[in-house]
Amino acid sequence: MVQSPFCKPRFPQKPPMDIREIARRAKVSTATVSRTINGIPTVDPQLAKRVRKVIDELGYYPNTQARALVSGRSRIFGLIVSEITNPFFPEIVQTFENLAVENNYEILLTSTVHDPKRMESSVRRMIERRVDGVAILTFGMEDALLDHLRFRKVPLVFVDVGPDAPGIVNIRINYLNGIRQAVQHLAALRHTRIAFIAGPSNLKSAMARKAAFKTSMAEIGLSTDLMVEGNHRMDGGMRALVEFNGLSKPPTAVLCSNDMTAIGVMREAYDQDIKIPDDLSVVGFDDIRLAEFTIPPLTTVQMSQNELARVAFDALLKEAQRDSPSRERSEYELNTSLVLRRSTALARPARAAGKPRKENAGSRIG
Amino acid sequence: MVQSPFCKPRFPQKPPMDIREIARRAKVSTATVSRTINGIPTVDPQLAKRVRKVIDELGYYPNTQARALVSGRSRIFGLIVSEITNPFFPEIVQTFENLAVENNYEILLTSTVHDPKRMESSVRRMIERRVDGVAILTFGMEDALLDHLRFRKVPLVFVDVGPDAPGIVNIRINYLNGIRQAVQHLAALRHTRIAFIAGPSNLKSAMARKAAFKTSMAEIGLSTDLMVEGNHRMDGGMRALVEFNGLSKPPTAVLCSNDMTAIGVMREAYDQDIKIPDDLSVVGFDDIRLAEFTIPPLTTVQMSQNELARVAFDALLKEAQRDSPSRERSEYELNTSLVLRRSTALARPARAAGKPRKENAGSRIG
DNA sequence: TTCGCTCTGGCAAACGTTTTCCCTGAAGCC
DNA sequence: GGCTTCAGGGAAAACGTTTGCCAGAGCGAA
Repeated sequence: MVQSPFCKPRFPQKPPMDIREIARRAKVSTATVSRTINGIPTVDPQLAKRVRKVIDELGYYPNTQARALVSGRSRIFGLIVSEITNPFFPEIVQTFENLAVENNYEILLTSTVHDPKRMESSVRRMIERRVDGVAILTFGMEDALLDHLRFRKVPLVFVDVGPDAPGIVNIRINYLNGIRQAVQHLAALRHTRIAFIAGPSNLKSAMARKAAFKTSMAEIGLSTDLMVEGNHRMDGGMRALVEFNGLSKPPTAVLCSNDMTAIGVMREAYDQDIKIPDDLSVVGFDDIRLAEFTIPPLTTVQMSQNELARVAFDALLKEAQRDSPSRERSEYELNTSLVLRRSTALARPARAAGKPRKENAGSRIG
Repeated sequence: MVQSPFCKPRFPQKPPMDIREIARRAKVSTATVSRTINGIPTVDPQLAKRVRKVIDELGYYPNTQARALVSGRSRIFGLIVSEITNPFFPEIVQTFENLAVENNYEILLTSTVHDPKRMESSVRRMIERRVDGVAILTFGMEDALLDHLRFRKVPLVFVDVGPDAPGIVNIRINYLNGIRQAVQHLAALRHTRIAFIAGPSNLKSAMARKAAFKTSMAEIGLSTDLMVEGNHRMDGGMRALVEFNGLSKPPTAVLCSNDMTAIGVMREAYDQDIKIPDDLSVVGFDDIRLAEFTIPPLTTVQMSQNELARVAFDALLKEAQRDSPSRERSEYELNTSLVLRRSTALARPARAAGKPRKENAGSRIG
C-alpha cells in the first residue's frame, strides 16, 4: 500500500490560470464561466460570448481533475488487453481511441502481459483513476479482481467470458459461422485431412474456436484426430507444423486458432521448403491487418476488430451515461466470416508418409 | 469550447469510502491516513499498521484525482504517436507502460493519425489532464501547438525533431551507423546497383535516413541514382519495386527507409515471382518485431524501440521530478546497427534489362 | 402601482486529498 | 523537578471545479 508521495507543485510561482481568473477578467462569477464552458443554455448569449473570448485569449483549459472530483465522473474508460504487441490489439485500441476522442473520453490502456501481478495492478489503476467503465479484452482475469470493480459498480464489458450478472455487458462472438465456412471451403478443395492448431486451453475463446471446428468437421463427416494445442503465438504454430510432419499421414490443410499461429506455420513451412498453398493449405483466424500482407496472403476467418471495439465502446458509453445500474443483462453478438486470400489451394491427391522435405528424397505421388 | 457537461454522480447513495472513513475507523485523523499511505516516516509504526489494516479490510483506493488536484502533479505522462496500428509503435507503448507501472505513472496515449485536427486534440487532451510530461514520437507537429505545452512548462521529449530550447529533451538517432553497415554489407555481397526507397519527404527522420544512405554510398564510391520516394507503408514499397523493374538496369539490392516498406517490396516481389534473396536483396530499417518473421526473415537496421522508449521515459521522469525547469538542454543519442537475417545474398553477376518475370522468357546468366 | 412570475447569474458548499501549522506529551538535561 | 527539545499527530486550509439555492431584475397583469 505504500506509495510514492504526490509532491509539491512543480512551479509554485506559476500564475493562476483558473476559472476564477477567467471570471475576473470577464467580470462574471465562476459559476457563469463554468456554465458557459459546459454549454448550459441558461446563460445569456452576450455573456457567454464575452466569457469565451477571454477563455480563448488566455488559452485556458479547464482542469479535468477538478471537474472529475466534483462531478464524480472521470470521463476515462479503462481498456484491458493482454499485450499491446499482439497485432490483434492495436487496431482495437485505435478504434477505441477514435471513439473516445469523439465523445470526450480518455482511454486508460493497460496490459496484463499474462502476469497475475500486472492484472492486479491493472485493476488497481482503474479504480484509483476512477474510470467510468472498463472493457476487458483479455482472458483469464481472476474473479476476485473483478469483484473489486463490480463492488464499485463500475460498468464492465467483456468479450465472451463475462459472468452472467446484471450490469455486465457481454459481447458474444459467433465463432461457428466463420469456422464452418473455413472448413467447408477446405473440404470443397478436396481436403479431408484437415488439422487444427488450437489456442491455449485456459482461454475460453480458444476453446470455443476448437469446439466450433469440431462441430463443423462433424457436420460434414470428417474426423478431428489432427488437433494440436498451440499458444496463439508464432512459435506455437511452428512447433505444431513440425509435429504434423512427423505423422505418418500429415494433414493437407491446417486451420489455426489465430493468425499469429498461421503465420508461424507459414514461416516453418518456408524453412522446410513446404510450398504454401501447393503443398499445404493454411487458414487463420482473426484477420489481423497483417494477414493481407503475408506471403502468400492469408486466407482467414475475419472477426472485425473495428466492430468489436465499436460495440464495446458503445456499450460502455451507454452504461456510463445512465444514472442507475441497468437491471437487465445486455448481450451483443459479433459475427465471423471467411475471407479468401491465397493460402489455400486444391488438395494434392496424397502426400507420402513422412516424406523428408529438404532433401526431397521421397517420391511424390500424382 | 463547448463541452458536454460533467454530470451528476452516478450513484449518490454510494457509501462514502474515502480517507475520512478510514480515519474514523482507525481512530486517527485524515492527516495520519494520508501520511501512512504516502509512506511518510514520521508516523508511528503501530499507528501505520492499524491504518493499513483498515485500508486493506475496506479495500480502499485513494482517489487519484483529488491527490493530483492538491499536489499539482497528475502522475500522467502523455505519449503522442502517429498511429498505433503502425507496427513500430506497439513495442514502444508496451515498454512505456511497463516503466509507467514501475513508477506509479499512467500513460495518456494519443495518436495523431496524420490529421492536424487530431494533433490539436491530442495537445488539448494532454493539457486538460495536466500531464506531467509528454513524449512526442510523431513528426510534423505544428509549432503553435507545441507552444501551448511549452508555455505551461510541460517537460517535452522529442525524437530527432525537437526545437533547440531549454527544458526540451532531444533523442538523437545515429542513422549513419546502421545504414553504413547495411550499405557495406550489400557491397560486400558484390552489389553495386543498390536502390533506396525513401520515406515521405516531409519527415525529418526519413530525410536523415536518406542522407545517411547517400553518405554511405559516396564513401565507397557508388552512385545513388536509384532512389524513389515511398510513404513508409507497404503500398509505397510495392509501387517502388514496380518502378525499379521498369528500369533498363534494375537494382540488385534495395535498402528501405523502414521495415513496412521492405515488407511491401517482398510482397510485390512474391507477386512478380522475383525470388528474395536470390534475385533481389532487401534490407529494411527499424527492426520491428515482425521483421524476424517475414518470409524470408528480413535483414534490417535495428533501432531499438525498447531502448528508445526507455530513454524517453527516463528523460521524462527526470524532468518531471525536478522542481524547476532544467536550464541546460539534454541530449541523448541512440545508435543503430545492422541485424543480418535472410533477405540478402550474393549479387547475381547481372540481370537482363527489362526481363519479363512471370513468363520467365528471358535467359538467366550465371 | 403592486404583485407575482420568469430568468439570469452570483454565493458558497461540496468533491477527496495533501500539507502547513500548531499543539501535546514525552524524553533529555541540569 | 523544572526546563528545553523534539517527535508525533490533529485541525484546517488549500487545490479548481460544479451546482443547489437564492436574490434581484424585468415584465405583464390586475
